[in-house]
Amino acid sequence: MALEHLFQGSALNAVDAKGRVSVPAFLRSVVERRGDARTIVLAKHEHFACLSAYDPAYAALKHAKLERLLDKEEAGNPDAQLEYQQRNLIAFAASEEVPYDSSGRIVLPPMMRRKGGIVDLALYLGTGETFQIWNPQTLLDDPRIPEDLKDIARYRLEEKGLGA
Amino acid sequence: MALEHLFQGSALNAVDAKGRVSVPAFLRSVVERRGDARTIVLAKHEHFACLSAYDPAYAALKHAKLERLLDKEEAGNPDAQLEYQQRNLIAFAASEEVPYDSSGRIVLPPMMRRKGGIVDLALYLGTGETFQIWNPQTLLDDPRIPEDLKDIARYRLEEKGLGA
DNA sequence: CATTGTGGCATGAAAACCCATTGTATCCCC
DNA sequence: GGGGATACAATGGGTTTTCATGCCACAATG
Repeated sequence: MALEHLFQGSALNAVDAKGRVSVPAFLRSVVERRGDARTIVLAKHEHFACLSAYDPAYAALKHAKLERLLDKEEAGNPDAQLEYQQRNLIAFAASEEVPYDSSGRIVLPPMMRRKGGIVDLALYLGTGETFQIWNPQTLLDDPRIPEDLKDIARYRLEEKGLGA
Repeated sequence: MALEHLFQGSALNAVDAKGRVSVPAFLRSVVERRGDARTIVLAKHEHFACLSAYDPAYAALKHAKLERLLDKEEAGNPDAQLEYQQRNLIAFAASEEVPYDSSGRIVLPPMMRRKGGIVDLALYLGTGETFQIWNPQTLLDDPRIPEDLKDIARYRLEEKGLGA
């Protein structure tokens, strides 16, 4: 695995009336260093009520990873094949690749916008190999999220004069 | 693990009105020998009221470590996946990568400045794989800090004519 | 012809960059 | 060993560039 460039840091950006958002420059730079695409892949996060995002190069890696998992489990588990198909469907059918324009903006596809519960604010969180996009309020309401992280969300809101 | 070059030593530098601080040259040289980046990663320290800092290469190591932990625990523990997500968020979302300029200065991101309680003085302490950045007064006030270490802080303060 | 989605431009704020100055430690030569 | 010169480190200020975002114009669609 071992990707050289990792996504890290956080930012809060506005979603405009048309559903457009700027992807923070420090995340874009990682995307572009990992491959030469100016595109990101969006998917519903497996565990959280947010979106998972990454670059096309990582999508390929993820596919390889799933295949390896299949090989490993196939022997012992008769349902392995089915599980693999399901995971693969989730990973690829339920994801969308969106380009960002010259000023770094993407259009959030309506389906993704709904799946991620994203309304007018997009909280970006780097997680190493990928990054996440949250409705900040959803993050604050999730009991599984560590308090330290919620502090970051609160700080980013304050910073924009949206202290609640 | 075993990084060849270790962070060691201490220094006290001033934070200017723009929030800029020089990273001591002896720490920068370790960063540059570990990788070819001229950036450091800042995060709130897990246990102390200070900042933890390291180079991007160390961040990558940290990530690999978390992944291996996941692979090992995945079988037995159903919460392993969630814990992995949480740790990853803390490790990457709650950190910021900042470049230093040709004269070796970084700008402390406002959020980090607040989390580390850093006002106008930054006390650097090498701790081997990483180093720490303290508000010197905060260190002197922390009862968990050994007296020998506080002596170093006091010495650095005196040195700058800030004996208190 | 109205409406909706896209792409390009303009603006204000913030961050990165460059240059200059000071202080301090080091080296060399006398 | 002393004194001066030199190199490097730390800091201060000013200027340019980049970023996020609002706005408008055009194209595609129904």
